[in-house]
Amino acid sequence: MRQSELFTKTQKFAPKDEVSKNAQLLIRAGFVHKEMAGVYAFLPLGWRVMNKIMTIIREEMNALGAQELYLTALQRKELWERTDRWDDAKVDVWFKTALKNGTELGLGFTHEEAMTAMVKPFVTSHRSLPFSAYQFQTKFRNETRAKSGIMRSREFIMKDLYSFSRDAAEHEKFYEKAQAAYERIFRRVGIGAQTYTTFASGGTFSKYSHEYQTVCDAGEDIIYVHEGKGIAVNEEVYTDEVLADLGLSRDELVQKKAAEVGNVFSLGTKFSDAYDLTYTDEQGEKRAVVMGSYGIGPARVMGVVTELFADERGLVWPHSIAPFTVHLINIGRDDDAAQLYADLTSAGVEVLWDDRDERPGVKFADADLIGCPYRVVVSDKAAAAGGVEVKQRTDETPVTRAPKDLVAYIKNSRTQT
RNA sequence: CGGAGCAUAGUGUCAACGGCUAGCACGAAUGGUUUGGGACCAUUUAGAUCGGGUUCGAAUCCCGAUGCUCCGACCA
Repeated sequence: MRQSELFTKTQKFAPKDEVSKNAQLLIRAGFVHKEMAGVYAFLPLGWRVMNKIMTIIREEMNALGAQELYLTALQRKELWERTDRWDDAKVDVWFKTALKNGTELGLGFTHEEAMTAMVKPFVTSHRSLPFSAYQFQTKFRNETRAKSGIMRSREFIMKDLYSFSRDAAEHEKFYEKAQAAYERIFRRVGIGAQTYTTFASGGTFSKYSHEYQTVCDAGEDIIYVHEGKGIAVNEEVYTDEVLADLGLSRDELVQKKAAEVGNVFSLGTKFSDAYDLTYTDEQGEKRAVVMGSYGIGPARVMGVVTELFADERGLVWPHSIAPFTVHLINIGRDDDAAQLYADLTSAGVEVLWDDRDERPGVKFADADLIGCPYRVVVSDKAAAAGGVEVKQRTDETPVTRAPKDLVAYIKNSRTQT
């Protein structure tokens, strides 16, 4: 895309009422717009990043055999009364609204109820199972205190996956596959090294749930990390009993601040019981479906990536989720740049071309702020050196390459995540 | 939800004694000169969160509302 056509502009100063690093940089670079506290809109650059993250998640969900669908944000009161989660005293994050005729509705903060109720007519015999379904859906949570920029919002997209199995063993198998998928997702978006599978409190039906916690100062959770095993324990279950159960001892664990980017839960038959979600097994016996739920917040992933990798000059995107792979800058030589832009684009490389009539310093500063993995400079100086300059965002010095070698160079030179 | 702080152009501002035309920078616009790390000159643009009150006079003092931020509580 030509930067002259991008309607957003970068800003030199961050709004003074934003303190969190992710909000400051994302707003300055034009990735997000703050609508109100805890409610952020995603602008073209930010939405591209979100889509990259969601695509990776989608690929891994599909690889699990999960089927994508789209439930509703508006939900009936009765749906929630079945599980006793309508009462504001029980759930304090509700946003509620009403129809013109007075019928109360809730704006979904999660979708276990809706999903369970929806699948009921489709689940009849053991032949209906197992299956899993997921969605990217806007969740509404009336947080008493929004904070940390896009890390804790009141309206946010969540990928939520729900699994339906015949029994505990079958569920366990899927659960483990889902865990592996989660680990792949966090590796692919570039935060694998900082993200730990973390034991957290389970529910009625399982000893533990698992959270995916990314070590990060902007996080809200305290976890105890075992570096060697690559796992962690959430503060909420950091007891001698749990440690003994997991075969860990306090002296090999390090306390860290972390942000929860995902979680996986075994639900047992809690929701199937509430909705009488049953099937007939091979013996003709009615049995309750065993469920699991699995969430990831793409925006929180984006926030964590920002917090983790940004430097004093601006954002730093991993290749896999960068809004564009190449930020092309030309100093003069418009025709050469146009040709290179066309060549790269037709070779399948995503290019943001700064074709504006700006001084070099402005273009460099913007490229650093926006944080695409590669910066390519077309100029007299580079031409005299025999080509164009290429520099990765995290490198200090550029190299010169012939334009025709660029695509291969980009494919083979990834030192960044 | 408890506590604290803040609120001046699109953005920033530890700019402004209760008093003269609300200053400066960035941005934006026009023209010109520029072109390897946020250029320069000229001209221009645009502002007191809202509602009350005190006062001859309020951006400035008081009260209330609203919004935002931070700390805490909360956080399938």
